[in-house]
Amino acid sequence: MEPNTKANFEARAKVLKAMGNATRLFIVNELADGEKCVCELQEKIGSDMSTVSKHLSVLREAGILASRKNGNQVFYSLRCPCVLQFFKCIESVLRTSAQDTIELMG
Amino acid sequence: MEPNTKANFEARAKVLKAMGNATRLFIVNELADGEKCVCELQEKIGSDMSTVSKHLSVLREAGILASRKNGNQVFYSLRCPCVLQFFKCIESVLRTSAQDTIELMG
DNA sequence: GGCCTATTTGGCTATATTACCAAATAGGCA
DNA sequence: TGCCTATTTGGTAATATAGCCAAATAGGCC
Repeated sequence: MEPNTKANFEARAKVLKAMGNATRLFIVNELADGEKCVCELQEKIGSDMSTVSKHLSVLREAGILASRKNGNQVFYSLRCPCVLQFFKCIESVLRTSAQDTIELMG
Repeated sequence: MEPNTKANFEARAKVLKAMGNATRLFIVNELADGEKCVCELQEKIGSDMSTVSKHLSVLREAGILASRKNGNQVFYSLRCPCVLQFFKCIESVLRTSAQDTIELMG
């Protein structure tokens, strides 16, 4: 693979990699209907606040989230809501896998 | 996060995680116009054949690729071409990031 | 300033990932 | 059978990730 091509795919992969984690994908899904602050997300996720904060950093670094400070709270939101469309395709990948498994058994 | 919810997001994250690697994303892109055998992909990627084979396993395990044996060759193909639509959204994430960087400088 | 709350950062450990090499497996053919 | 090619599997080392705790930072308010 050419260095240039490799760099291009690495940049693109970074976005998918950021979403390729259960907690981070949950966060993306939570932000579907608007921004939320770290403490709201932390409460739903149930991990340490520092863990949630680090996940949010990964998503922001990947360009998926934007952050906005208000008082001593930080609100995160989706920067490109098109990422929500990924869910539909992922469902069909999972569904197809499940279907194949059933056919193997039958 | 409830155990059930967590398991659901883990299953979905697995698909994205599989694509969240430059080499594997390259493979997905290469298969956009039809199946290819391992050696064809290996030649374009340039890594060890065993490395390519393992990447293909990851993609197949995630449900993204199907494999078909023909003689002593194995052909891989996209099982749900909808994953190709991810690229467009990723472009817009990257474009938005780049735009923000420019605005910060200006 | 001092205190409280929200968030981030640093340090650490356990686990996972990626790459290569070497060896094993499987198919085709003499 | 033996050999060649294509692919997978096992082993190993370097690096990356995810979680927690403790400490640092930053804003609001007395």
